[in-house]
Amino acid sequence: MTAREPARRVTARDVAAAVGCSVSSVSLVVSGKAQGRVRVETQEAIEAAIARLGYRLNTTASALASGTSLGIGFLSPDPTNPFFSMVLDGLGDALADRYALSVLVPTGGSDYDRGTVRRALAGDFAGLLLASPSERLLDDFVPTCPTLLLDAGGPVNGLASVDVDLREALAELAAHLTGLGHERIAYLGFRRDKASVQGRRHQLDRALRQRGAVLHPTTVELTELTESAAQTAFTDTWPLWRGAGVTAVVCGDELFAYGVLRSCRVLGVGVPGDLSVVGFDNLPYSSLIDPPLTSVDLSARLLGQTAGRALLGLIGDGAVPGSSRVPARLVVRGSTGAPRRPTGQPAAR
Amino acid sequence: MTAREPARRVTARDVAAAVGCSVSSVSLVVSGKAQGRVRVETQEAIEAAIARLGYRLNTTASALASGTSLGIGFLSPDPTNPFFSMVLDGLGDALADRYALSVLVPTGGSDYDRGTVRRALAGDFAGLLLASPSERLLDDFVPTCPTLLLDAGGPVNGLASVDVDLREALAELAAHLTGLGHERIAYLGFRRDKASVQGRRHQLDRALRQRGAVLHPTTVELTELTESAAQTAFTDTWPLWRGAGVTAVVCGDELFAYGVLRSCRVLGVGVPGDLSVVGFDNLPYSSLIDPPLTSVDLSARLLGQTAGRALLGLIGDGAVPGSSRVPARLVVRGSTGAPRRPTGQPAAR
DNA sequence: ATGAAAGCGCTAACAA
DNA sequence: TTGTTAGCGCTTTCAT
Repeated sequence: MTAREPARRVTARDVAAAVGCSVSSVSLVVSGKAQGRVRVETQEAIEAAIARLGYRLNTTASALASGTSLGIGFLSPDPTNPFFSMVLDGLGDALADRYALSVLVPTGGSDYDRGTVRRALAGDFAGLLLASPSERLLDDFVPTCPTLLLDAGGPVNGLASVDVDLREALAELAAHLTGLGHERIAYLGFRRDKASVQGRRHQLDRALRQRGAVLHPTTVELTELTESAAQTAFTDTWPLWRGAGVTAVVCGDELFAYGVLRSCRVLGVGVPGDLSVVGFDNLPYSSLIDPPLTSVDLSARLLGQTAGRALLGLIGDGAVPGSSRVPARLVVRGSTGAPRRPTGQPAAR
Repeated sequence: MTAREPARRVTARDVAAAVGCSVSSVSLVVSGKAQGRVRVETQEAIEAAIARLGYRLNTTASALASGTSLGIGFLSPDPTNPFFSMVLDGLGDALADRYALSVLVPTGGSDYDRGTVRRALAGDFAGLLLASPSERLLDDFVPTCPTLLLDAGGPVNGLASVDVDLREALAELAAHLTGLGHERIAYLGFRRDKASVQGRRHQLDRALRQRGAVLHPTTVELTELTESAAQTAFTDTWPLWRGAGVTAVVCGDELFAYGVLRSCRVLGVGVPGDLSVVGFDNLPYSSLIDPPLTSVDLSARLLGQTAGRALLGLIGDGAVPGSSRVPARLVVRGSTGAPRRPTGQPAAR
């Protein structure tokens, strides 16, 4: 009567013993490097034994011996935010079959900080992706593995980055709004020491100026990325903006736009008759709310895919892919239209 | 002139050499087991050297030597779906400080299959979480590490599970609808060989029967989890349902409810006057759409937290926590109300 | 074509 | 309290 051991996992040595070959041969077969180095018959015998014994490569040991890791770390301010979910999805598309995607969830708080990054650095990843990092975080960041920035507003500290190219979309937006007869436009954004976030307002401002419109100097900057914060802020600020002849408001985040729309409903402000509203992200829900939201689509999934490929390059040959840009595009929906009381020329329609 | 080597990573041996102690002591200090086994002065010297040299534990080697893994695998049909994002977030809450959360992205396709699971099993995880698995998948699933099911409709194959308890919420829903005067209610759901999904309709049916209402026999079952599929299906089926006196429709997924609402808008069906609409999930956007959606909140985040703790237990002491249930709760909003033409007693209000 | 052997960096007995 | 030692399972020379 043999004592049943607690199901020891099958190792390459077991396979080798069963076949009557060495572990080296097993290793070669498993890693697909057997071509011309292991006799075909031996290969077949090994493969048969693997199937029969139920052998699975111990990835930990493999990683240690070969000095290569198998994980990619993904850091984002909020895994719950659809934008980052979609980036993650695209990322998985590009590299999930070769690497394990580790999502680092920020420990308490609305954004990830040095502590979270430290945890990530302890993870021995093959590569690291920092999504929408704050500038302050990057200041003293020292990479310990190929690291790529996403939506950081451009390369920082010599780290490659993948970003959204807003130029065309914002030019389109400016043309769209001014074409409808809007001349005074307000901005309600996110207060963050992030170049990517600040860039939105600046680039919009420039695009508008080129078309003779102007961004109202009173820009609301929220510190909390929620719909209700935006609703409150808009309710407070709207009298000022209305008094200044503002007929359109652009929101630096889609959630803010939702809040503004709700506030409009409560205040009885007609959208788009009294006010046109524009968001940033084009979440899947923006076509469902009422009125459907005009939005700048940040191409989150494509962004993730692009980042995945770039990271693959970084890890593979260490070739720094510089920084790539994925174009955003404007999606026009019912929340924008001609202002009811155009200040300049009368609106068509 | 010394040749600059390519920045070899600092190892425990380097630290030991710098301090003049053995690697064992370093290991003990790093793993926090030095209490009473290493002299305090030595500990301090080691810590100083670690900081000075920038030593970081090689988690791969550590895992190999100690035989413990550091990763938790998370499998979900669609990482983009807010429900699973929120589950993941809760999961991270419970165990991100001790484990690395690996998200396995399904390779092409709307749900994860054996191939994805195989990849997961190759990952040498300390634990595995399968969210909303299909039954067919579980049929021949052989766990290789502590595995927990989430939203599987109960334990399967001896695997522990964490589930949503719908009973109370559905009883409330039945009371809510019948109380408003609804007697004929339709169901539009997701076709999946998943107990958790099928259970929704069955339990609702039972709850309604207890209150004298009835689920219309024509149940629409979609195979695609999108808003537009629901819109099309509802547009096709509404004449039939209306003819049968249906005054409320319950949707097995929130996205479906969005599609139904849109269809109603197009068809000119008044919500909730002509038709009350109910969803499942209570996504954050459901309070923003028009009219705001009444929904059964599945407590996704709490579900994730509960699962995280259960998995911790499974990994830790191997104690199978059986299966736990997290109660859902009904959130009533504007999309439900008294039917305009009550078939039975006249509705109040 | 094949296998013996030397690590990868760490942990955990065990000896001192 | 400390150091020595033997692995963990695999990869990778390097002989044969």
